[in-house]
Amino acid sequence: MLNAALLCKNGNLITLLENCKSMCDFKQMHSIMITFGIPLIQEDVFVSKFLSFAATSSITWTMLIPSSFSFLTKLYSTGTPSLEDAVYARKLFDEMSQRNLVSWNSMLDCYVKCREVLLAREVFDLMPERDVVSWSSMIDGYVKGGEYYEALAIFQKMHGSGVNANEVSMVSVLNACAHLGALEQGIMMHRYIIDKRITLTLVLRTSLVDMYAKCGAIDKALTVFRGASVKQTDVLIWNAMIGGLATHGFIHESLSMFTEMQNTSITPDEITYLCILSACAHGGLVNEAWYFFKCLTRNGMNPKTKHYACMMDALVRAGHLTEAYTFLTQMPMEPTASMLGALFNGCINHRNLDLAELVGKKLVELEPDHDGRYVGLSNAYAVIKRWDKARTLREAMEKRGVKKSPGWSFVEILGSTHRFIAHDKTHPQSEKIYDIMNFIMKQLTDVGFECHMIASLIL
DNA sequence: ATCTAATTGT
Repeated sequence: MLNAALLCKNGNLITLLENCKSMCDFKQMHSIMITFGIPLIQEDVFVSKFLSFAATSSITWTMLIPSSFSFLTKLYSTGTPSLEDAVYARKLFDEMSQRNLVSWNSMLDCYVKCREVLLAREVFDLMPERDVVSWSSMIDGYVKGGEYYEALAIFQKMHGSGVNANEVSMVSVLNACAHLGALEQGIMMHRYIIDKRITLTLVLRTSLVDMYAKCGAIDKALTVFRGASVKQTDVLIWNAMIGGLATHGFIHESLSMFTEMQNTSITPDEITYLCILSACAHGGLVNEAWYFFKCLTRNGMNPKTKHYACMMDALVRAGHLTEAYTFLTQMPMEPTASMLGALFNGCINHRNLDLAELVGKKLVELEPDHDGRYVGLSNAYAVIKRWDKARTLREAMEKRGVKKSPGWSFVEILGSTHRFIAHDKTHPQSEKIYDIMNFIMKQLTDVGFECHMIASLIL
C-alpha cells in the first residue's frame, strides 16, 4: 500500500480505488489521500468507488450500511471539517433506511468534529437510544465548544440515566474540570474512576495529570504521574507534567523532569521544548532558553511561532530588550500582535521608552482598530511626558473611528511591584476609576506589595 | 465488522 501511495501521487487514483477490496483498504486510501493533500470532499471518485464497493460487498446489507455510513462520516469530518461536510453526511444519514445506534453515534460525532454543538445536541436529543459512546461524544462536544458547565451537566445526566462512564467519557469530563480550574469536581471525578474501577489508561492518566496541574494541585499531578512506570508513559504525559510544573513556577522541577525524561527512551517533541522554554522564560533563565531553543533545530525540529514567542518572552523578562527586538525582526515569520504586545509591556516595565515607542507604533499599525494598542502607546508617551504625541495619537484614533472601551487601566505584576498605568480622565467614570485604583493599591500595600501609579493621562 | 478520548505562549 505504501507503493500505492506513490502511484497515487502521480494521479493513478482511480485504479487504486478500484483495487480496494475491503474496508481496511479504503481506510488506508483515505489516510494516503490525507497525507498527500488530495482534497477528499471534492473527490467524488472516492465516494463513488467506495459506494460501489459497498453495494457489491458480501457483508450483510444491514451491517454494511451503518459501517459504511460511519466510515463516510469519518471521511467528511477528518482534517479540517466544515459545516459543508456535516451537511453532506447528514444527507446520507437522512437517506439511510437502516439506522442503528452506531450510525446515530457517527452522525453525532460528525457534528461534534465539525464544531456544530447545537446540531450535535439536536441529534443527541432525537436518538432513540444512547450508549456510553453517545454520551461521551456529547460531553466532548460541549468541551470542544468551551461549554464546560454544560459538559459537567451532561455527565451528571448520563450518570443519572444509568449509563456507566468509561475512560473516554472521563477524559472529556476531566478536560472540562481542567478548563474550569474546578479542583473539587476533578477530585470527585478521580474518586469516581477509582470507585467504578475505570481502567486508568495512559490517555486517562494524562488527563488526570493535566487536570490536577491546571487546577494548581501540582503535588497530586505528580502523584498520578508517578503512579505509572516509565514504560507505561509516552511523550504526552511527560509534556503534561513538565508543562504543568513550568506554568506553576516550579522551574527547577520542570527542568529536572526534562532531564529525567531524556534518560528514558522517549524523545522530546516540539511541545516538550515549548514547555521548557516556557519554564526558562518564567524563571528568567535566558541562557538556558537560548540553549534549548537551539536544541530544537539541532534535533531536527522546526521552531514554530510559539517557540519564538516563548524565546522572546524569556529575553523580555530578563530585560534583554534590544536583543528581543532584534530576535523579533529576524524571525522567519511575521511577529504576532501578542508578541509585540509582550515586548511592549517589557519595554514599559524596564523603562526602555524609546523602544516602547517604536514597538508601540508597530502595534498600532498592526492592529489599527484595537483601542488597547493606542492606550498602550499613549501610556508610553505619558511616562515621558510627551503630551503632544499623545494628542496626535488620540486624533489618529478618532479619525479612524476607534471606540475606546472603558478607560480602566491594567495592573501589571512584576516581581513584588504592582504598577498602575494609565488613567483616563475623559472617561465618564473617571473619578470612580481613580478611586478604585487607589483602593486596590491600598489593599496591595497593606499585604506588603509595593505599588505605585506610573501615569495618569488624558487620552 | 462499525462509533467516542490526552499535552501547547494565549
